[in-house]
Amino acid sequence: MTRSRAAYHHGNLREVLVQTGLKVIEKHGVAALTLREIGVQAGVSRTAAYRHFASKEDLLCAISEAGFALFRRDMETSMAEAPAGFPGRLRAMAVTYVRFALRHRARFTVMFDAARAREPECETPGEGELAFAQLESVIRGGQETGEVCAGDTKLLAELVWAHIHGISILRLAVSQSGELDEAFLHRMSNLLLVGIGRANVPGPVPAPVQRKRKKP
Amino acid sequence: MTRSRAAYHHGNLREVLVQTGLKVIEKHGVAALTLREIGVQAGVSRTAAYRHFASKEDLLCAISEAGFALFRRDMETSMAEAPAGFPGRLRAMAVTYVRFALRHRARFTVMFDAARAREPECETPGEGELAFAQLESVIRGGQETGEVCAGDTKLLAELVWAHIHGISILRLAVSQSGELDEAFLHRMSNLLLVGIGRANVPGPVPAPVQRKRKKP
DNA sequence: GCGAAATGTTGACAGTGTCAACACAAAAAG
DNA sequence: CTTTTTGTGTTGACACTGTCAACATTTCGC
Repeated sequence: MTRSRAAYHHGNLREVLVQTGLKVIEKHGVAALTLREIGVQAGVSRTAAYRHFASKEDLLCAISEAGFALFRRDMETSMAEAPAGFPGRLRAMAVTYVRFALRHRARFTVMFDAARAREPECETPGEGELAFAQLESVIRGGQETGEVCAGDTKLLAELVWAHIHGISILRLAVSQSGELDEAFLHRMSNLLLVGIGRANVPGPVPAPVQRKRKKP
Repeated sequence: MTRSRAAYHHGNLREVLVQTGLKVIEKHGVAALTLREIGVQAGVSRTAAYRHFASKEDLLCAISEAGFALFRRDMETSMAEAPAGFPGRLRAMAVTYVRFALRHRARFTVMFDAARAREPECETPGEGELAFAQLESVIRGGQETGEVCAGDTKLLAELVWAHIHGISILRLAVSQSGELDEAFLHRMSNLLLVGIGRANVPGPVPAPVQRKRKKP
């Protein structure tokens, strides 16, 4: 059967369900996302989703994936519009990341919550991995021009990702509807740029942090 | 009436419920936390919790708070055992943070999930804020010895916190039961130490990241 | 056209959070 | 010491949820 362009009973319901779910989440939060409500909003009955998804969990994963796709698109346009050099690219990426989190709060949360729950399956790269690859390539670019310290690119990218992600979460928890103030972003970018700069040579691993005093 | 030491009908049930909840979460995950189950585990009936908590949400907040208390204790002992200087203190803090997240996965997750949901009330500092204050004081110490760039201490602490938190989350998502490998921790600490070091002077805020190319 | 598969609907069930009504113990009031 | 009031735990009930089996309808392969 052809899946392309509105056909069959309802049309391509799967996509509609995902989009409807996203809308519900953004409007009333994840807690309000119920299969019944999705059905009503999509003009379809409660259990219709079970012909396209194995469970509610599965639907949430799909919603998460759709979120990541949007996220990656944002990332890509931001990359295209960013100033040429490495610092500009990294900065643009970071800003886009945090801004996305603040603009699409519920969506952002669901994205990572669902991604966390989905370990066993998921052989395909997935939109999330693709976005990460983008960051990795930026870092690699910096390494090639000598603006980033040499070493395991993936590890460095992980660190940078973690930093930006942590910032986003914190920002989400703190500022309610806040736009981003430039001073904050500047500081964040600087920490990154300096932190992974040439100066940060691996060097010998220092003595592991252990208890230096005796237990009483 | 006296609340101290096992008295009354059951003893001090409130504490028991929180601890039971923690156990259930650690054993079977957050999804398995049901008021009924807590009741059974605590030898009490399903709705007993409603004499001590307004709702399940409220109980979760209490569990989160208890988690933060444990977290802060870990932090404090780690501080006490850390080498004296600023780098050693910061490193110890970061390691303790990430290690806590990996050792108490479910607990850690619940801690921050519940903290996020609890905005309106919560006038008291809360264990989480206390832990943050500890980090802040470490940073301030670094600033006083000149090992950390001058500037808004709270902002810097936020950045550092976000970094460590992001790392923890990522580590949680990636490694299943993994212990921490020293190379990774070393890199993480270095990024922090160098990133917030003297070199990172605030300087003039650069032109905000904007679209540099025209739209086609 | 026809059987088979895909897709959507209804009824039902176990499990959940929550509340009102009740039962009892402990403290307070007399 | 008795009575009253408050704190604490239990039971019954309700609306709501995710999920499945059984049924209805549409589309596809032949």
